[in-house]
Amino acid sequence: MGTAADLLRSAGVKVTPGRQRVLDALCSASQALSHADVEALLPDADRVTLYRVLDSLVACGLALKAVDARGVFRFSASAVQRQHEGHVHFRCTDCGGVFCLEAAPPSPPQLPHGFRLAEIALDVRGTCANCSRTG
Amino acid sequence: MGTAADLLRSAGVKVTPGRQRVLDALCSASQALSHADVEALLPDADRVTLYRVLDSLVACGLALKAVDARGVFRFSASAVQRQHEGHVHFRCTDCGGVFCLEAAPPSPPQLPHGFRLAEIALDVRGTCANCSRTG
DNA sequence: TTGCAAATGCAATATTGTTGCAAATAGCGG
DNA sequence: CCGCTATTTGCAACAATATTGCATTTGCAA
Repeated sequence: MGTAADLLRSAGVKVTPGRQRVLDALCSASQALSHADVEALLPDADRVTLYRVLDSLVACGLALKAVDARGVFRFSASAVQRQHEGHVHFRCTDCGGVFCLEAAPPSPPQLPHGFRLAEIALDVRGTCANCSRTG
Repeated sequence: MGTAADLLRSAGVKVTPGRQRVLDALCSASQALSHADVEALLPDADRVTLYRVLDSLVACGLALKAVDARGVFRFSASAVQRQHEGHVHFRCTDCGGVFCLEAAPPSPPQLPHGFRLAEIALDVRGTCANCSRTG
């Protein structure tokens, strides 16, 4: 099943309480979390340990690391992020959240000779409803 | 004409030596410059003044502020940036090169209520002609 | 030329992220 | 179950990037 411990085991890293709690937080979050967000959710954890736990989750492929509009790193669970693969999505430049849009996937454009297409993504950026209101 | 002083005047801000030099640097740069980059180009300028000059150029619309992958702010002259506006880009996953495609820019999809659109980009990934041959 | 709002320079401070090192611990072999 | 070892954790110090406060200077318009 998909408990945090199982995910960690199958990713080949040691199962520690810190990693389980952080991964749980990322998985149940509705948007990418900054280090400060995680720290607020897990007040007992050490600052530096959190940075290292987050980086270790990225290193083993369980989390993704991105940068938000303020230049702050944000982390999201890869499993959650993968739900949006192939969708047309809206990326909030403020909070880093990703939202699926009800839109037809883009059709591949004409490529110059010799170019090989691997992936095509329509990337729509802006501020989501929540950030527009509070920003 | 398009001197830095003229651009500043028509943007409605005071023409100061610092702003002229920074705007010149941004206009002649081939990529977006970080604060540290600008500081290296203008070693006599005060660190804090540079931050404020850069922000003032953004505020009056002459420069754009973005964040790079390391979470560092980068600034570019708006005029330069506009050259690539609306292009469709092909990103080679092998060599990292970016190529402009001759394709119609995508049309914006319907957004949920409250969402604000800032930018829309069709991101096409694959291998370029050169890397396809040698790969 | 003069006055004033805006810009500058400097010092201090905030925020975010990293490094070094000793103590604790997960996972493994016995 | 027991101990060994590499990994992880906690703490302190540090580093990089960005912001704030305030006194002084300067652009520019009347």
